[in-house]
Amino acid sequence: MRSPEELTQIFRARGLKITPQRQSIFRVLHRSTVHPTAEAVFDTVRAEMPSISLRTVYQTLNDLAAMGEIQAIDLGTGSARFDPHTGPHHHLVCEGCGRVQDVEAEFPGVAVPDADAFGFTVSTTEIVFRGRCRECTAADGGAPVEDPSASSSDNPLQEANSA
Amino acid sequence: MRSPEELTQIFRARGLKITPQRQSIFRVLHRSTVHPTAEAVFDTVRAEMPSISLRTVYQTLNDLAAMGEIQAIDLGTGSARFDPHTGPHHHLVCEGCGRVQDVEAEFPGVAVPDADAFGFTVSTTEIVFRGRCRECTAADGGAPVEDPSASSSDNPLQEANSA
DNA sequence: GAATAATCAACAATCGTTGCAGATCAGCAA
DNA sequence: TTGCTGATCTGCAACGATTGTTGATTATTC
Repeated sequence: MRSPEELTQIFRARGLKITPQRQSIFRVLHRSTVHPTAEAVFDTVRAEMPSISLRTVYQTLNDLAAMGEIQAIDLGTGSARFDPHTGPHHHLVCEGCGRVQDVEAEFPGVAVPDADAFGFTVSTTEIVFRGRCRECTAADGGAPVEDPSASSSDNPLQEANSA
Repeated sequence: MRSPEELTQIFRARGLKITPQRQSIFRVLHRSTVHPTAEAVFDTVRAEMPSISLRTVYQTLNDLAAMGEIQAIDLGTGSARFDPHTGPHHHLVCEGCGRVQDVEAEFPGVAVPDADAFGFTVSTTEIVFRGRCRECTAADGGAPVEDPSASSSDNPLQEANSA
């Protein structure tokens, strides 16, 4: 993830205007250690700019994704998530709380056995590991985690665990 | 995918009634070589039973998914798809037309490097290969494929290619 | 044949996301 | 500094996929 300053330069270079809304979104993304949803970004930005609209957040996130600065990912958790990490990597998804974590490893052996026979041209390979994070596993002992939006953290942009 | 007869037995064993609607859906799923959306199943069933409602199709698909006879998958193509193949396998997704194909291979080397360190318990590993199918690659030469719902086949349950 | 599950129809509602129209503002030139 | 102008922002309406509801009707099963 580039710094807010770098993103500002990139926007400027493209003739896009630098608005406080955009700068705030840049900062929030830069600080984020998870893969926030648009809603999560919205909530955080709103803390310092109550007038911002969800529409603007979507707009800016889509702009950033279009220019390859972030990556929009759909992991079947209901809403799209925006990944500040644009390099090749994979994901770990908690089925309890919906949290998404990057997996940096590369898996060179993974390829479609008969891609040519299918006439299929593979451009990307995504691996999604699903399971339960530490907190949700712990919670399983007591009350099951039912609401995926219910995180033990108040901050939608930080991990619930402080690791 | 079990045969319509087997599914009928299973439903009966659970005390569920065997209706013409359900049987028709069983047959359609059994015949399907792709991963149909609810809408696609609906369209096909409607050909032989014009009075069926989309609601009933969703209901039955969800019932089947709940009892593990089919698998609901979300591959980011806009709507859920229902996979009659419930064993471990992976997917090939065409970014042009949205078609989904099974990949039977197993990849034993694929595991999260530090799952334990994360405190993460991995239950499933899904690999999604994205790219373009033969038809969409061919179409790329001429007019780009813009509408994911526009398949070259009239039958939403069969592959566009006759392989 | 009775009991009751399943279906249908017609909506309304949900959720994430996008389209639109009008108000506002960033950036530039004078 | 001021004024201009198109880019941007906002608020709301609308979308598509899916689910809930309700009441009437149908049909499976015993």
